Amino acid sequence: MSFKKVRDAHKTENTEDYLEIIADLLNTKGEARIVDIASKLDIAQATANKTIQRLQNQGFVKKEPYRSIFLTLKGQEMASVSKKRHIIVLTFLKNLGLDARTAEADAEGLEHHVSNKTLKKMEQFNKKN
Amino acid sequence: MSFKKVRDAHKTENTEDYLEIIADLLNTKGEARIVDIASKLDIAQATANKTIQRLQNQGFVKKEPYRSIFLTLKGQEMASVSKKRHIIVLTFLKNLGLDARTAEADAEGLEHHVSNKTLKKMEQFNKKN
DNA sequence: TAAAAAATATAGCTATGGCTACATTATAAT
DNA sequence: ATTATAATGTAGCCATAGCTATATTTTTTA
Repeated sequence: MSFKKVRDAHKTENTEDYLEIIADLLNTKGEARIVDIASKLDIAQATANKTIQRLQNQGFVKKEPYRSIFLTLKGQEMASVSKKRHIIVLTFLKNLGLDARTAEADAEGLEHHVSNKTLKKMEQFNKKN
Repeated sequence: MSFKKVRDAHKTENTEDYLEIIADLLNTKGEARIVDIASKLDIAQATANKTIQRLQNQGFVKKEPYRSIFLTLKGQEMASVSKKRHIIVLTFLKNLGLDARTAEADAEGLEHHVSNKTLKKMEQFNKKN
């Protein structure tokens, strides 16, 4: 059975969401702050803060106290992979016939659980449509 | 954003896995025991035991100490919905062109994050293929 | 039927990710 | 420049899901 893989995916899932959001904020706003992350994830700032500390300990992110957040190389790589996956899944769902809202919402949950093989099939499907 | 929905899905995800497995064991073996659940999920028996206690407190399951596990009505309903979803997603992945192993593995992770709208699109796709 | 093995239960530990309440620092406004 | 506000940080709580080690009960086997 493959439950173990699903559990492993869960461990990185939250990390991936944070890194994607941070990369996004850096691109659009020029800086990534705890407030914005908390707001995007719809969680308390204290929770975001705690997780950012974990991400820093794990080497995905760096920051000075009371300052904004940056991605390390490791963090950038993970964010980039996540983003690519996200776009493929999102496009796939739209091509399946789903409205943009639903496609976005479902992509958020699905992207962390799609194997590379399935991702390739989705890409093929996207090209045909 | 829809991260909140994804988090909600996570809360029920483990429950759904347990209920599906228990329903399966009841169908095939006639009874569901901690050992078998732990083995299917590839976790320690103590962990399975603890979760079964939670499921009992939440009214999904009932059991006597040192005896096997049964589903309550509530548990049966949830298991049945989960199973249907699982089959739709699994069939969909196979129809997408994936081998049985990958389809099974990915279905395990994806099934908990597919909205009803997406599920319907998958069903439509399945009918056409 | 008594002893060995298997299954279940409990205790106590870890990490994660939520929360609120409160403290501290930075920034904005008067 | 002081004060008010906003952002960040810390403390301490809860629930979940893992684990190992150990106890207890049931089942099997000799």
